[in-house]
Amino acid sequence: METKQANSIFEALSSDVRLDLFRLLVKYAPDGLVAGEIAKHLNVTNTNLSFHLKTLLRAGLITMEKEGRFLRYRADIPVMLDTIAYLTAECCTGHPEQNCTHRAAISVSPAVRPDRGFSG
Amino acid sequence: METKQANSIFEALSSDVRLDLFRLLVKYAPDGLVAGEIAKHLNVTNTNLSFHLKTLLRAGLITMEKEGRFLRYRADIPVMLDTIAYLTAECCTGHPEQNCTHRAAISVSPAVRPDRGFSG
DNA sequence: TCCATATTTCAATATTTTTTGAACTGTTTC
DNA sequence: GAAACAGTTCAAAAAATATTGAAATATGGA
Repeated sequence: METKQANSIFEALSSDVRLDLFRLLVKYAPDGLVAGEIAKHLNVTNTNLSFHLKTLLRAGLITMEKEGRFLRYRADIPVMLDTIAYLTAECCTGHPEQNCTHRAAISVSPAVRPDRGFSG
Repeated sequence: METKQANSIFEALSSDVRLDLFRLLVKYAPDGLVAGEIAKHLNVTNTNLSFHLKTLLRAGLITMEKEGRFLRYRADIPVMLDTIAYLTAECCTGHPEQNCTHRAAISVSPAVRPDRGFSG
């Protein structure tokens, strides 16, 4: 994952509304929710929800699909996993002579995302 | 991990300077770096570095230790792991009848943090 | 004690992000 | 095709965050 993308993802998760929103979509993965359902869960106006959805969408953390007159949103779990990998990838590599006791703590399983390269 | 803390952590990671800064400290874990060393790695003024260090410190993502006239900063790896667990904990639980193909992808190993409770 | 070093705090400014209400687009139903 | 519905876009105001330079604190060494 590129620095720029990781940055925009953490920026996207930096608002309380959007963190709640993203976690809601993670919870309702893999089917996701339509905008109206999301609005019922979170206490925000439609306009504001739309703004935050767009922010998450631009960051690439969620996807959108048209469904009649509804719009369905889903968390992009592989992107989330890549972001976690980005954060943890270089753990303790600053001192190559020491070995890192954290390295094994996070494993991003290749089985889930066979089509992507892993940095961990 | 509480919602409020997770929120402040993602807010802390939402600036490009702070994301670079935190990843630098993850890289130089577990020894960390003193402020002056950090300044050499990142291209920011002392004042600004201080501001961003304080933000990460308040969020609990890094720790600070006095060392003579230096201040040593370290990434708090367990807090980072808790945050990752917070983000991923409820994955796919919205549909209990379906089983979650992502659940196994992230494992936060208890061996690394025997003194804390795990939400994952 | 005086000076240099390491780093922080303060106050002002600049920039970015969030929120709001009103108006708009597209879809379904009658 | 008109009405109702789902959701978005727009523009303005409000709020939060980042950056800067100058001044302050605190340590270590001559």
